[in-house]
Formats: sequence, C-alpha cells, structure tokens
Amino acid sequence: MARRNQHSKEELRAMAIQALADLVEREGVDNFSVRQIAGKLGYTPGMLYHLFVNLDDLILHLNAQTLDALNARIDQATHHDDPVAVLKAMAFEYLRLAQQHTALWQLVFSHRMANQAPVPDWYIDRTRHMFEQVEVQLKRGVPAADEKQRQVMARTLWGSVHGICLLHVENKLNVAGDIAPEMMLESLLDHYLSSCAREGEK
Amino acid sequence: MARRNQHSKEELRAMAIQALADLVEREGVDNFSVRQIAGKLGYTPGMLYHLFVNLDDLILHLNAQTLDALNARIDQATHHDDPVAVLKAMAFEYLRLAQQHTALWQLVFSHRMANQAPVPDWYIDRTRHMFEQVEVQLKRGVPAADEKQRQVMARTLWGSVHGICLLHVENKLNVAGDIAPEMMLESLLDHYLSSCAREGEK
DNA sequence: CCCTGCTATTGAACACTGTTTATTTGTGTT
DNA sequence: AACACAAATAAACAGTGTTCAATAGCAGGG
Repeated sequence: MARRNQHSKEELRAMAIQALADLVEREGVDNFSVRQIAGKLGYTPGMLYHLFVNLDDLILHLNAQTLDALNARIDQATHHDDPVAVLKAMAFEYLRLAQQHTALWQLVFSHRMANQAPVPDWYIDRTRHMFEQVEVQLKRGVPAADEKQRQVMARTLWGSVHGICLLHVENKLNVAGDIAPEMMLESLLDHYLSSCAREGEK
Repeated sequence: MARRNQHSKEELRAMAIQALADLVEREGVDNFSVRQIAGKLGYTPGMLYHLFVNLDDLILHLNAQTLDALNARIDQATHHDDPVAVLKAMAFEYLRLAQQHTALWQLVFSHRMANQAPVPDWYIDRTRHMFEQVEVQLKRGVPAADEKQRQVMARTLWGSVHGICLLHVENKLNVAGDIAPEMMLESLLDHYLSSCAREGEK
C-alpha cells in the first residue's frame, strides 16, 4: 500500500525523532537501526529517507532536541543573584541531564559525522548558546577580566565540567573508590573561580 | 591453502594490532573493518578469531598499547622538582598524544564494550596508573590535604584535563574563535592548584 | 462516476558489517 | 609413505545503511 497520508511530513519527522529517542533511551546509544525506527512507526525503512537525508541527519535532529532541553535547564539556572551560584547551578543541571537521560546525552557528544560532513549551522548555534551563558556569568563574577581572558575561562571551565560529567557517565573513573560527581563539580568551581576572582583583585 | 606457519601466534597478534593501528590512524576512528585488517595481513577475516575472541578484544589490545604510550609519557614528566610543574607537564603530554595520534587517542576513549561486557582487569590497571601518578604529585604539592580530599582533587583535575583535550580534539569548541588548548590547561592548573594550595595553608 | 495524474510508500536489491563453522590444506612425526 | 594435527579458508548467516524502480492510494477534472 502507499499514500495513507495520515500524518503530515512534519508530524512524521517528529514521530521519527521520538521513535529514535525511545529506542536510544531503552536500548542504549549504539543499539538502534533504521529498520527498528521505521518499525516503531509502522513504516518501511526506505520511507525515512523522504523525511531525512540519512540516519546522521535524523540523529542530528534528535541531538538538537536534547541540546534544547539542556539549554532550557541552563537558562533556568540563571535566576540566582550570585554569578558563582549560577555557574554552579548550570554545572549541576548539565550533570543532572547526563544522569537522567544518559543515553541521549551520550548520543549528543559521541556522535561523529560520517564522511567528514560539516555540522550544520542550526546545530552549532545550540552548542554556542551554552558557552555564551557561561561567559555572561563570568562577566558578572570576574569583571576585572577582559574579553579574551573570559573566553579562555569559559572554555576551560566548561570543558572541565564536561570532562567530569563524561567520565562519570561512562564509568571511566570507577578505579579505586567512587567519588560523587557533584563533589568534583563543586571542587572545580570553588577553586577555579575563587582563584580567578583573586587574580582580578590584584 | 592453510598453515603457512610463517609467524607465531604472538607475532600475528602484534601484526594484527599494528594493522588496526595503521588503519585507524589513516582512515579515522570509525572507518575500519575486520576484513580490512585481515586484508592488510594477507589473511582471511575468520583467521583473526583464532587470535582474539572478537573485534572488541582486538580494539582493547590496541587501546592498551596506546595507554602504555600515554603512561610512558606521563611517567617521563615526573622528573621536574616542582609538583605543579610535573602536573602541568603531565597534562601537556596528555594533550600532545591526543594531537599527534588523534585517532588512536579517540579510540581509547570512545570505544564502548558491546553487550555490556566487563572491561578486563589488565585494561583497568592501565587507566588507574594515570590517576595514581596525579595523586602522587598532589601529595607533594598539597600536603595539607587528606587522602579523601586528594582523591577528589585528582579526579576533578584529570576529568577536567580530559574534557579540555577531548573538546579540542573533537572540534567541539570551535564556536566563535579558537583558543589554544595549551592556554586552557595552563589556566585550569594554575588557578585550581593555587586555590587548593591556599586552602591547605589555612 | 470513472479516469487520469500525482505522490507517498513499498519491496527488493546492493554492498557492506561481525561472527561461526565445516572443510581443506600444509606441515611435522611416526 | 601414511598419518595426525592444526592453521587457514570459504561460505554462510543475520544484520547494517542506502537507493530506486515499481506500486498503491488518494485528489481533482471531465
């Protein structure tokens, strides 16, 4: 049969993204296939290629959705007065999503584009948003630093937060006693930011 | 034909690991196959399963080799007097390997065991080595901290170093102007360690 | 009301993947 | 020279992403 037309193309796209999300959350980051996704929708595999250019494209759309959720949480953390408190809250939200939706979070950061295809702009925009928010808070928390210094600090800080969350989520630091990742984030932010602020005072 | 017996089983294992290494370095982390590896050796795919239990096992052996190279560089960095200088040198060696042998480095940290198979002890030992060296230097640099605090510091610090190197290697922080990763490592170590040391003095 | 045109959807094919197994082939020993 | 042993093969299996000609169903016009 063909042309049931029960759903618009846009609806189908959303359904496919959701089907992939379910599959990833249930079976893990690397346990899905085009045939499984199509099966969940009640369609044949080939049909997905009328919605997305390929599987990479579909994954990218799901990742964008995950990044939107991440950004929403991060924006939500900006309500504190103290900029250091905001950065801490942001880091904790980052960790919380990684813990609550581990597989989706892993998919965002472990997916590599095949055949060196360039990452589309609408995707890059979403990753930039995070860094910008960090820089905003650094501007408030360490006003003495100049633009360049803040860029370095933002990338250093968020690269570090990412590394701590990643090693936790991937179970790569369960060597000799487990330390709560919250403790590490606290340690990082307390010490790094206090030293940066002190340097600014001089 | 069968049984040419030109090489011992151990030789063949080493050759297979090297063939995979070449392939990964030339074609990238996710562009190799059992058939390509066997082809490079002049054998058929099935033969590899007499050397390793499966592809995961072969990858694990290559990763162990990469971790040995990493540990050798890290050990080599311990010759400085100042423990802070040692930690800096260690972080820079970590970055340098990631830059010089990007694909091999990526393979170590992006490879996930299929079917939730446990990571063998001989592999875990190699990842633990790094953390132990960091703790040794922290014991010298921040003697006031107790055992537990040092564990937190070591994991915080090395998780951060890893995150910075990872984002650099994966090109995930080329949003709005590139900052040299060396600068970030320096910023991280200077500020984090100085604050930790200051707290110890109190 | 039938028919035509359009298009959403299919199904089969393609070239590839990791893995298993019976079978063959070469070598060293009796 | 015949045998036993093991190394290596070839072929199969079930799976993968992707392409594309053929088809099935609906909408609009006569």
